[in-house]
Amino acid sequence: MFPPVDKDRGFPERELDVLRFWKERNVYQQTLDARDGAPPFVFFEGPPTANGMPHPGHCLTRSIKDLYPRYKTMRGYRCERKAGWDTHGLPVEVEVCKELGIHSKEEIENFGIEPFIQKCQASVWRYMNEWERLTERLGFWVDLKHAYVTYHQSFIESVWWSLKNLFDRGLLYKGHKIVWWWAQGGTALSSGEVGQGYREVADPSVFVKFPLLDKDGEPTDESLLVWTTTPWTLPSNQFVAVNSAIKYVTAIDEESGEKFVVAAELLGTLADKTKRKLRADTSPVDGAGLIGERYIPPFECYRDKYDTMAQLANGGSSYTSWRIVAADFVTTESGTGLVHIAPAFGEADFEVLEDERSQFNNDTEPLLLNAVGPDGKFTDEAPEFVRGRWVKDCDKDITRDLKSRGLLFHQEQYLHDYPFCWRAEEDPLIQYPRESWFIRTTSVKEAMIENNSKINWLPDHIRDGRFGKFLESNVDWALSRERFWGTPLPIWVCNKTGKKEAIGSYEELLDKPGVRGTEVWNNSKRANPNLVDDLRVHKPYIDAITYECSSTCDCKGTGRKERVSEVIDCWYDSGAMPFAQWGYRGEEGPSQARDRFSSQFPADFISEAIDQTRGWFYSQLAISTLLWGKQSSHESMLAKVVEKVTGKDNVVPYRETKTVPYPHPFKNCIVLGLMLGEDGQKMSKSKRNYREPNEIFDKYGADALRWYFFANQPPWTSIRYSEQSIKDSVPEFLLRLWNVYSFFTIYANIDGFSPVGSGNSSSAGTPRVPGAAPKRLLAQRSELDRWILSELNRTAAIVVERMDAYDNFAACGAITEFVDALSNWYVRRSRDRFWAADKQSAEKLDAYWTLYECLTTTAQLIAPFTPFLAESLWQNLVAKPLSGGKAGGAPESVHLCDYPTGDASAIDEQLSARMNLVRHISSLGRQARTSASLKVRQPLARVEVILADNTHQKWLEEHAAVIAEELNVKLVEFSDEPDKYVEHEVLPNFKLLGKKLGKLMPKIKPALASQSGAELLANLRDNGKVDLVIDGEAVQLLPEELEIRFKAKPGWTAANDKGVVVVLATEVTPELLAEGLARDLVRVIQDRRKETGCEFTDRIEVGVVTDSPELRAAVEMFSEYIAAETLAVRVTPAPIQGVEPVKVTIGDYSADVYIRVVK
RNA sequence: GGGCGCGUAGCUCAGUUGGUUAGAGCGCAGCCCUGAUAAGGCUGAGGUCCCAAGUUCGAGUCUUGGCGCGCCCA
Repeated sequence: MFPPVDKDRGFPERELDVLRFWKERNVYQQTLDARDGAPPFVFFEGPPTANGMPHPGHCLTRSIKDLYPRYKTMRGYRCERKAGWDTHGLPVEVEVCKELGIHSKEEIENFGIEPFIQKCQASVWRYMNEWERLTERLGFWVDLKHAYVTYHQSFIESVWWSLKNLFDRGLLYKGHKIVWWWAQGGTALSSGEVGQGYREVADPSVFVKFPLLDKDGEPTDESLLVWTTTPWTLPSNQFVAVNSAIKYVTAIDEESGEKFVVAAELLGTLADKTKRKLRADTSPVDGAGLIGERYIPPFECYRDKYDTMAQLANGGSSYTSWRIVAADFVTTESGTGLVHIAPAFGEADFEVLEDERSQFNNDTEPLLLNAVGPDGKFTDEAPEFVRGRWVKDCDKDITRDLKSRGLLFHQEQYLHDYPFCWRAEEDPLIQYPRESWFIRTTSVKEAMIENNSKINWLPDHIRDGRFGKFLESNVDWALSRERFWGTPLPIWVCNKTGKKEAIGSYEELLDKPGVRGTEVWNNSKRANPNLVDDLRVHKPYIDAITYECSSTCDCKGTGRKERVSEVIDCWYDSGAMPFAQWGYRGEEGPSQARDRFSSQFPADFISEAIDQTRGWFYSQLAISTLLWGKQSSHESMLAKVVEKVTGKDNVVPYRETKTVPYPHPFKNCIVLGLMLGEDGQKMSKSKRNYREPNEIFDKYGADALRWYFFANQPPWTSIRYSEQSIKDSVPEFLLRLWNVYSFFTIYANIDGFSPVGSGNSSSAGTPRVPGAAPKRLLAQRSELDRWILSELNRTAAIVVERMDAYDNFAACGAITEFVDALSNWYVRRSRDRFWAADKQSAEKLDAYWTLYECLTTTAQLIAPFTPFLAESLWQNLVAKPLSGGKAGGAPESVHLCDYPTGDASAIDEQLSARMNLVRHISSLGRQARTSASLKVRQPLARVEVILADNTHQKWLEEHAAVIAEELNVKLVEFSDEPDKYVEHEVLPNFKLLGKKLGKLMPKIKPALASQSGAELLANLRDNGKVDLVIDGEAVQLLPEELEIRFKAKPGWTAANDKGVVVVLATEVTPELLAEGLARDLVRVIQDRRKETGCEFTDRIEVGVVTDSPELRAAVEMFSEYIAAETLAVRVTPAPIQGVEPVKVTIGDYSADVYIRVVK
């Protein structure tokens, strides 16, 4: 017996049963154990942050992350799934600050770093319960018990190991970064914060004269005309930039006689704007010709100190500052075509300086000129009249000073967007250089690009599109953060000489000579034994630890090493997870970590949404390429230097890691589209434009949500959250399949069908359920059975092919199509067999076996997609009836099965095509009935079927009974007189003829249409070609170059499509009418049976009382038929005593119907 | 302002190397079927394939330029 179908329970309730079952039987672990020793399929979990509530977007990523590992496990791989949590970073600090009611860094310091980071650590787990519950409820199988956590000591030490590796190879360095700086608050703002604060403001806009110098350094009578909207940056001017490709002229002011260099194109605009008479005094020259010219900066403050020559790397020498340099970003859209460069106050400006520096020898390169302090006030290096004042307040005085010295050419107001601090609206931000630690990613740029090119991105435009473009514009990774809650940067600096050293583990640190400061942690721990041990490698405890320098330090061992204050970008944490999740610290490190890492690297599969392009996707690729990619250009350079100095060949700098063939650290990556709210906007809590995941689970279930994600669109399209669509996936797919299962169970139990039996040995088409034994082999079964099993295996083959290509959307499409065929054709066409009286007839058993095989295999097919439904089916169809896992040898869970891959020998493409044709003809017949308003219950005499292609005609003729039954007609004829019903249309095959005929193409179709289809056909039949003359040119058309279509002639009740016409005989004779009435009556009686609560097997007696002679005649004529259909022992034309009749309308007639159960 | 992606039916989306009748599901309207039944089936209406120009015998598809939306970055 199969367990009866529980009609009262919904999908969500059954899912909870399944969850309990998985937990009790430890099924996830079993699936792993079952693949012990199997080839690995490596999955990396991109760590979410658990300090916010999970929303439907997270359900999407977690669903797709579950799908492929489940699939690959069933395909025979061992797929470990280690969960992970991202726990560091500013968002955590901000949450804690909110809680404490504080904002600035200073306030945090006043509160105390120690209690602050303790609060951060606790805050990280605030929503952990919700996350774990969601993960479980969604059916995401992942090892939460052994999750990696980025603040754990082993993780941090692993990160340290990697940073030490980079540092020792010269790939981690300290430099400057231009940031948006909130001077009053003393902190840098993230790009997100800056973006929030843009406002339109009017700033002064000044055109300033920079007098040119001649070759001897003497002033000339020409000036560079330079434009800026930030006069306060002028004292820190260092260069003037031109675009080498733009034309410049020397212009002369006809009134004053002054000469200016400006972009030729802007001369007119400038003259209009300033109402001066300017004319070109020279013919235009390329900007390239100006490069290297020197000028007098607008302020003298640095001039006496830095107006010096220095050695160039290539041998010559050059002035360090106040020269014209080339920059591509210079345009003629505004200004003068000459741009004032103050590298301290603009990212582009700073890059100019970096470029310049690279041309000088290291020790003589230009310094950064910066007359402004971090407080936003001018320093003592600035001109006296602005010293100590807030820079923005000085714009006017600076302009006035320039004017008084005759250097101001023009002045105006300029309206533009400028960022202000989002926490202090009146404070404008300034761009400002901060010291920062960088990873020299630019030195592995080519390697990253090569590595990227080997990754299988889905969709593939990510590779050369968003991600590829991003790599092309790579800049060094600004790693450090002047914050508190993060992985401390493991660099210790000599307090005497500034000599730096990287530390690769806590142990290494404690092993240093003369270590001090460990008591800070120890005391805290003693005072509070509950303190989480991992915190000892965090601020402030780690900062307290110092040690003695060794004799190899520049201080000769007289100084002490102290840690730098910064923590690192938490993106580095996430990008380090491929090795840090195991605590890997190199080949010399812990051996267990080494083994885990080597077997789980690189990943076969990862997936996140597209917003991770510059996040996790990049951080992983960059770190992996740095550690295991080809040698960086910087290292090669160092190697050459060392070689030069030492004279040794093949010198390679320190490098602890081996190279690993690309791609790594991941091979396949599904980039999910962003999930939008119900209104198409970004999902946000405040807008309430989505439902809580739990509501969805309770209402529709996790399978409904998962199927909606997998089957509704390719995963990379951005997906508009739609509760309706989730709801729809229930009847569209889940319920339809469930109904088939329910049908099977009801009748299998009535007939006592059991999959356990003394049946045949396994063979093609027999079930993949160990312990089940079918009666007959595939070849012995009916065509319908062979057809659906062919479809089943074909579907499995398609699904496997698509899933191996990470195309779940197409895979789901194939499954949906199969379930439709199973439900709407196989089951419907097999009903008679299921209802046959002889319980043991071979045909009946075949039907059960076939449907059983379809259902159990479908359960396996859908297992990775909708794991709950699959499990319910499996439990009820296999595990329970076969007492799974014990007697029968059938796996106790569907997830322990091997995935069906489709048995090629069971696939019959021809049968599939033929059955499709039958379905198509039936559909057309129904269409014809509809257009003639002849309902299917009314039998008709015959249909005529006309086929354009008679390949399958003979087969169809043998199967005419099926069509006759579907269409309720007495006779199906395949007409040999098509001309009677259809007219032909001969069309050109554009694809073939287009190449052959070219320009004549448009005339072919009308030429063919001008002749009768029948003639053309005859022509084609007799001569094997059609001859046409187009524009006097003879054209021969071969049969394959023509397409023959036909349609029903008017006057027939017919439907046509795709080379098939079905013509209906519409005449209704009295006999046919009577039969129709009988069928109507059957339906009425069946309804009545159901209403009165008859069991499927109850026998009844029926009375039909009517005034209509037609109806009486019909009852009389078809009483046997009616009795058989309705399980009636007799059908009489008289009332039945003691039974309330029901008044019914049958056709055009009314009647009283009595039914009574016969005991 | 730049990069990337998207724009097809009321909604959500498919649409092969360019080929002349642009599809599906939902929704809507009508009908049918009914012992799987709080299911199922059929039919219909509904399209300027965002706009414009170009390439081509032929463009939803390719090119260019707009417009709109989204994401990422300035």
